[in-house]
Amino acid sequence: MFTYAEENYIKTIYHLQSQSDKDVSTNAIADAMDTKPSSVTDMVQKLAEKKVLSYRKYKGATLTDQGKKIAAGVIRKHRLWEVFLVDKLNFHWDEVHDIAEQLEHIQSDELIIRLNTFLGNPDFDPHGDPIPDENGNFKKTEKKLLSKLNKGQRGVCVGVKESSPEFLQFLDKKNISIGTKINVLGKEFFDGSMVIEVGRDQSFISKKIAENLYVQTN
Amino acid sequence: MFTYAEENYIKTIYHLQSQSDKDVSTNAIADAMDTKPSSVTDMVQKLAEKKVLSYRKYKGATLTDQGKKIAAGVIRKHRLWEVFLVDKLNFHWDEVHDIAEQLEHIQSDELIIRLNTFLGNPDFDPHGDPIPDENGNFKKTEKKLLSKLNKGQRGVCVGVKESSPEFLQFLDKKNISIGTKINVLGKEFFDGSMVIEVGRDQSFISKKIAENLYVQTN
DNA sequence: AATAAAGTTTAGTCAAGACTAAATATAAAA
DNA sequence: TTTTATATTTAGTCTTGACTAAACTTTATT
Repeated sequence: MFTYAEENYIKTIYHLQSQSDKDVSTNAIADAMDTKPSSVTDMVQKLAEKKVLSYRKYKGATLTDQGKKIAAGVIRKHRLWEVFLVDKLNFHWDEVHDIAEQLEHIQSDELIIRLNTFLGNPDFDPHGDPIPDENGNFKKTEKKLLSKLNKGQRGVCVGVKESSPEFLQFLDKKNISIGTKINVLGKEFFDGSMVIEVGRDQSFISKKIAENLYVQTN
Repeated sequence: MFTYAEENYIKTIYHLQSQSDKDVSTNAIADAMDTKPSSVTDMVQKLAEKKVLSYRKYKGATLTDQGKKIAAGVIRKHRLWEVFLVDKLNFHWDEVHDIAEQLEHIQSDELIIRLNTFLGNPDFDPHGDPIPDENGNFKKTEKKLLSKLNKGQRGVCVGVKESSPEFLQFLDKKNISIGTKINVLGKEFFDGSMVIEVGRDQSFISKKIAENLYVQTN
């Protein structure tokens, strides 16, 4: 078993490494966890001994397969609890993170099995992030154009088709960037324009915009 | 705020002091928490500084009003989570204690408010123990031990004094659970054993069993 | 290539919460 | 009431996970 602190490190490293693919640096971890680099070094060395990650001095860390599995388990718990909080307790999706951060460390396999069933085997959390399965596998999803989505569908912005400064500046103004979650509130059949939810804001976007934005559903 | 460990001490002391009314001894706490007396002394002194309890060397500890309120809060959380586990996740009443032991430390007032509503404002946990309200007040109930009943008296099972899995499983075997109607068909003066009617069945139960089962008569 | 800057690690501390062993206080027994 | 047993506390140690300050590596700059 792993401690609360260890689980948090593993989870953070997982997220960081899935963002860039390179070895995760000490400073990046320290930043993400709001702690000091020296503390990170200590913990990373300990986790390396436990075979959770591989680590070379000054070079950074990468999770082993075992480490990834542990991370996926914690993320699974986190996201299932978020679904519970939103679907069952009627929390708003921006209120659940801190509570799920605590709940994700509750130790009981049976609890998670039953919670999952109770929630109806959800595939995504309230933010649209995928919930890994019991074996730690994330459902692979391919990106598609935002314009392909219909009313009610959600997606995460994963790229742009056109990358002109004008377009990117437009996206900035709308607070859309890589990783931004988009919820299609409405779609006009006639001209392909959409009303989307980005964070707390709603935006009207034209078909042309929607045809230049890649999103990942599922 | 109080740490996980502090909350556990406070809760344990609360339970011990509600059992005997006298100052709670260091050894009693150590026993109940499966720890060493010296560790208890340390913690009790720390909690005394925090005004959670009053403590005199070699004399024992008693919770202050503030301490009792904290204890009630933890107990409230514990019991609400037990209701959740049994009512919503279909756990059996002898499986929920360890999980609730973890969940009771989750920090979020709003969570508990919503959980309570979600569960329909329950007054009792799956073992029949009362759930204190938001202000830490326990609802008083006139339950008595089954062993106090005499031949011919009837009662409804409302709780258990001991809630070990072994005892709960024994009760299951006898088809006794919260809400079960019990009719005392006979009582042996000599050893306190009883013959009771449960549904259509008759059971013979020893004094020890009868002394760990709460019933409500009326 | 030499030096400065940034990033990382090491060494030494600290607090929480546990422990052991020894000292001390209270309770029970002679 | 003295002695013995039991309960409790103190002193000192350990582990976890954090920290600071100093040393050391790597990367960037001139």
